[in-house]
Amino acid sequence: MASRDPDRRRKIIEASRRLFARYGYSGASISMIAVETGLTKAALYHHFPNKEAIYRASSTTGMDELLFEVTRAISAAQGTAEDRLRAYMHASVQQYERNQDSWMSGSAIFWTAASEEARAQILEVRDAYENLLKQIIQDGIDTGVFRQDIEVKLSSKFLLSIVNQLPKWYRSGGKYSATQIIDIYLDTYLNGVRAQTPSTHRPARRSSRRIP
Amino acid sequence: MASRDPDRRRKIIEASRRLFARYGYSGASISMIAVETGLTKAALYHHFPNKEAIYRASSTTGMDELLFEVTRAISAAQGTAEDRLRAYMHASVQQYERNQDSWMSGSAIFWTAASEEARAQILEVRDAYENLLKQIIQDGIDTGVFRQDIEVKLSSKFLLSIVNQLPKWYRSGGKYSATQIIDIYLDTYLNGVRAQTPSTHRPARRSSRRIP
DNA sequence: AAATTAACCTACCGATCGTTCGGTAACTTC
DNA sequence: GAAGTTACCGAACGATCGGTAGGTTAATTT
Repeated sequence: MASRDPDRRRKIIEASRRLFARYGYSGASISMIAVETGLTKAALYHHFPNKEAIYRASSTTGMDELLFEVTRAISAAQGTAEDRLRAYMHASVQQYERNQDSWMSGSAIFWTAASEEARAQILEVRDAYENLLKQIIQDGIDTGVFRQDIEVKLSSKFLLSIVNQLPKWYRSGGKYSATQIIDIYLDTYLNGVRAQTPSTHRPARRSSRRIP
Repeated sequence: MASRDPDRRRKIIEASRRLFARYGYSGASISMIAVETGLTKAALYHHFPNKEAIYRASSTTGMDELLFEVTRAISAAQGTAEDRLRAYMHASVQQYERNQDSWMSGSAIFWTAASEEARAQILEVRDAYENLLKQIIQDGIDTGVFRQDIEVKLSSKFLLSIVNQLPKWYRSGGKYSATQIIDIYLDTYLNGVRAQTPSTHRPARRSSRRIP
């Protein structure tokens, strides 16, 4: 077999990832991907069976990289749950910064583009990514680093919301780096913003609500 | 003039809002909107000059309603900045629940769809919506309800991130309503989740970071 | 009653969509 | 060096895209 394939495949994936992120699934056409890669439309169909396969490949590749980097980061950070939580958040946002165009996770593209099986394939990696976070939070509760009454699911959604929205408004060159902002947000999550009063512990201001 | 217009216009806007939210700007075609409204394609062009005008109308209408409802809510809530902050968040999420399909604010659609002037038009309302939140936060700082060292811009982005991401994962019928979840998140923002220790006030765990 | 006009329709336009086909040059294997 | 495979290309496919031309209907205005 005469295979110089892997180069081309990766090139197509990177180009399409940029275009899908920028123009959406329907908005990014095969022709655009062809121009971006310097190939013809027909050549793309030598490497992928159809448009959705290109999307699926580019999408899963991004998620795979994210999962890999985050796993590596929290493994390296031995310490309290808080340390691993910070490592998780840092790795996530840095993976985004490294690959700014391809930040599609949780995006609207996903729901409009993919077939049932494609969605399942992507969601599997996404769930693994989210479960890592849930485990950290659960561990934080068990070890007494976090409050006993927080809910793991809500807390994970809370933190992922912040990470997922960051690329939508953050632009480099400002006062803080993306990592610094994530640090600030993490401290907000951990400490809150209410003005401190002399009393040691404060109840929620309203009737019967719980803290996640 | 024989004008039975307003009904039709609103019907088109509502249908297109649903379709744009679901399939994106390129993914939702004029034909789809025609079928959804029960009209023909040509009839749509009697009410709007082109596709982008339909998008612009449906997009701004949603933002206008949101801005109106939130303004009304925080005006009604006389009290501390915290009370008005809660009113802001409640009104936002309830506006979303009332009109689930059309939650496009901050969505990727926006960046791919609109022309320069359309973007400006939408961003104007969006900025007004965001500025309401910033004013509440600033007021909270000034009145001593919130910490002195938080940053208004980062805090507003923080809270909006949570509101904007909620419709992407929240499904009704679960343990909590959307409003309850927002309450929980707001308490998290205000109080933090770190386990309480005897000491009255705690420094950030790492070197020199600020709390937003 | 005549004139006007909003509110549609059918039919069609050129352009582009995703996809396929037949062919070809280059490289690898035998 | 014949056979096979990989990696492409130019050209075309039917379908659909956003948009338009021109006519019809029904209500309103004069």
